Amino acid sequence: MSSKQLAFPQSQCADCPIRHRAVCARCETDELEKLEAIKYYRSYEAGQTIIWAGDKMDFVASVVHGVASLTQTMEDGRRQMVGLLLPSDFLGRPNRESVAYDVTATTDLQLCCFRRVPFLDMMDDTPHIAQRLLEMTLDELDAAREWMLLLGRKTAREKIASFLSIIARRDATFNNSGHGDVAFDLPLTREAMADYLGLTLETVSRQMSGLKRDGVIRLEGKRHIVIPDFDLLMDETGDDADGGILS
Amino acid sequence: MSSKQLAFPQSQCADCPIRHRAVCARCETDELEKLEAIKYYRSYEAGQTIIWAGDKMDFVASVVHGVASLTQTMEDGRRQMVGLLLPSDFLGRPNRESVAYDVTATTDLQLCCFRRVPFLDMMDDTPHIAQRLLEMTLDELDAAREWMLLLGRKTAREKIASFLSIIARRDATFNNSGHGDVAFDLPLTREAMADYLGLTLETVSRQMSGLKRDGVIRLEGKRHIVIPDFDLLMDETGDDADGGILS
DNA sequence: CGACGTGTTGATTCCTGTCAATACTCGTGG
DNA sequence: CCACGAGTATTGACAGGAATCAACACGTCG
Repeated sequence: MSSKQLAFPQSQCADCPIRHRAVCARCETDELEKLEAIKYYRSYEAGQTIIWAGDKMDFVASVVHGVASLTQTMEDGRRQMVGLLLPSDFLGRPNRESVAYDVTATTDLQLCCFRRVPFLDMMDDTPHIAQRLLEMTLDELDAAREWMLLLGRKTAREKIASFLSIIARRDATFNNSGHGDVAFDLPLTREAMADYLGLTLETVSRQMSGLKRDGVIRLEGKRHIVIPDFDLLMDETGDDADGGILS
Repeated sequence: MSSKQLAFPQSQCADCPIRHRAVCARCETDELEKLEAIKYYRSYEAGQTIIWAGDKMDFVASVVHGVASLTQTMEDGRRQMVGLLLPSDFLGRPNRESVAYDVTATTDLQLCCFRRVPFLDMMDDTPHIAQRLLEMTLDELDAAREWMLLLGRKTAREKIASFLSIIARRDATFNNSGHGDVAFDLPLTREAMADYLGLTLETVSRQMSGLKRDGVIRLEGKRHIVIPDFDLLMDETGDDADGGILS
């Protein structure tokens, strides 16, 4: 583990890439100034653990760059990812001292942090923050429920296709080309994908090969995915049509 | 489907069985009066569908008596329960017009309802409601994440044991005997349990028989469960010890 | 009584997990 | 420069757990 320097820019809120999607999205300029005054940045390398389950967590944060994951581990080592935090997602529970899951930096990661107690105080004063946090939490709950359907009822192939479509969609909201091939880099190893999907990494690998063989995806290198026809991928997810933002 | 009369009592908020656990838990007496003014009760028989996925939902509600479930259905009929609402749980998204899941009365059910828009207005005026709703939503998110571990990584036997311990625990918070055998009625059919656990009803039945054969549970009739030794059941859940409120 | 809903149990299939071998990439160090 | 090892990924052989298909038991209600 080389200790390279992580060089993420540290922007002012007004220039922040997640300004309009994160927990601060609804804040007016005066509210934003108050947040600006108490925020601070932290960076982590891919693979680093941010906090262990049960540890005290004295801050909350927004993901600015990169991907973080929440995982639960059973005694015998079985692991299940229970949260995948992409840029603008919120990390932490304002009124809980400790966390219930391991939090890991899946890629190089930059967080915009707030000490927990000052943030809690701000929530009382600035309803826009609490409102936005409620909205985001409800969205996460909806996402968790989609995820439960995936884990409980979908086949391995459907799980992979669903996962790819989720990543493609979330990616598209930031990097919106609009038409033509959809292409993106996987932010997860095969093992992390397995943890996300409730599979083994061998099954993930096999199903990826299967989708490639059938022309649903193209693999350029191990991580770069090209989707020649998004509808074709959607057909493999098991979801009913037109559930998509894309397409 | 007989149209028997459901005779749930309609209490004043002060006497309400869920007064201190529901979304109104933090309300002061004056805030409670405002809620009291706009609340109304609805009752449903076991099996009735309350709303279909995609339908417009013009109210939000607290479960007062009984059990409701949220389920997602795939085109080919595969179903996954994604929410199990017990007394005091909250139903609906204040700032969403429609619901994403089928909502069904699993047992005879009484809801304490509020029309959505007036409730939304009240949330702005009474921070205690919004605060409590955020807290409850975060708790639900935690529960959903436990559930994801169950769906993704547990064996059929562990799923059943986990489910029984969850029901026993939630039941105990209302009907707290404190010691001796833990006993309760299952609020779900075998099929609904299967939908909850991501199994088939046959597997549910087999595993129930297995736990009975091994003395972990006793079955009195089809629905009444007696747990002679709660620790024995916990050993079967796959969770690490001391995660429990009971024990 | 017969129909229906609910639940149990058996026989068989098959999808995914397990165990194992191999390939590829990237640093490190001789 | 190449050998070596660690980390990541692919593929094969095989086993096992849960799904599927099917028969049957029990209680309730018309």
